[in-house]
Amino acid sequence: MGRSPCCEKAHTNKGAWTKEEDERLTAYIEAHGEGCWRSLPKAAGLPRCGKSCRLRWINYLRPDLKRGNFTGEEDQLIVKLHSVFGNKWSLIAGQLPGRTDNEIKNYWNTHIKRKLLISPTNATASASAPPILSGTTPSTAGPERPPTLMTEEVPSKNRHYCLPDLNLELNMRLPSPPQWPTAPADEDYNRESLPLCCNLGFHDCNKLHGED
DNA sequence: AAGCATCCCAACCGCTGGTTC
DNA sequence: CGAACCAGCGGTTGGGATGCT
Repeated sequence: MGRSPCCEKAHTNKGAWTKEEDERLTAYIEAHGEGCWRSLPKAAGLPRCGKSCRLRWINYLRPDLKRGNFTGEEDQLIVKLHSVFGNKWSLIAGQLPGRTDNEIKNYWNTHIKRKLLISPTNATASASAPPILSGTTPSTAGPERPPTLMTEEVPSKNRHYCLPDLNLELNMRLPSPPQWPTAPADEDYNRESLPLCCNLGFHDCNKLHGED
C-alpha cells in the first residue's frame, strides 16, 4: 500500500515545547488553519510529529482556551457530566467552552476524585447504593464511580444521597424465553452466540433513593 | 538550608474507529 | 476486501514546583 509512515521518529523532538516552536506552530495555524496534522510539522518547519503538534495546539496554544482555575460551577458541572459520560473527557470538554479534555482529565484526577474519595458519607453511599449499571464497566461502575455530588459546601446535616440530574442506565440481559425466535436445544446455546437485549434510558431515581 | 515527599500538569504512549489506497 | 494510514481519545508518566521536616 502506498502510504508513507506517520512521522520520522529519528528527526522529531520530544519533551517540553520551546517558545520558538510554539510561535512557529501558532503562526502556521493562524496562516493556514487547523487540519492535516501529518504534513503540518514539515510545512511549518517543526521537528515534531503531527500528533504532538495537534496536542500542543489543542491543549495549550489555542486562542479560545480559558486559562486558570476551574470555577465552582465548572467543578460541579464536571462531576455531573462525569456521572453521565464516565471518563469520556472529550464529551465533557465539549460542554465546557474553553476547557480541554486533557485539562478536565487532570483536574478530575487531581482534585475532584480525591474530594469524592475523602468524603466519608460518599464512601458509605458507594458501599450501600445499588450499582448503576447492570453490566459493570470500569469507567462508570467501579469504585471510582462518583454516585453523588458531594462537595464540602454541603452542610453535613443536610447531606443526603442526591443523584445528579442525569444518569443514563445501560442494561444488558438475555431476552425472556417467549421472545426467542425458536426454542433451541440447550446444546445449541452452548456453542452459538446468544441474542442480547440492551436498554438505554434514565434511572428510576426514586428506587435508588429507596423512596418507592 | 538541605533533603525528602507530594502535588500538578504537559506531553507521551498505545489503542480505536473511520478513511484511503 | 484487506492493509495501511490518520485523527482523536483516554491512560499514564516525567519532571518541575511546592510544601514539609
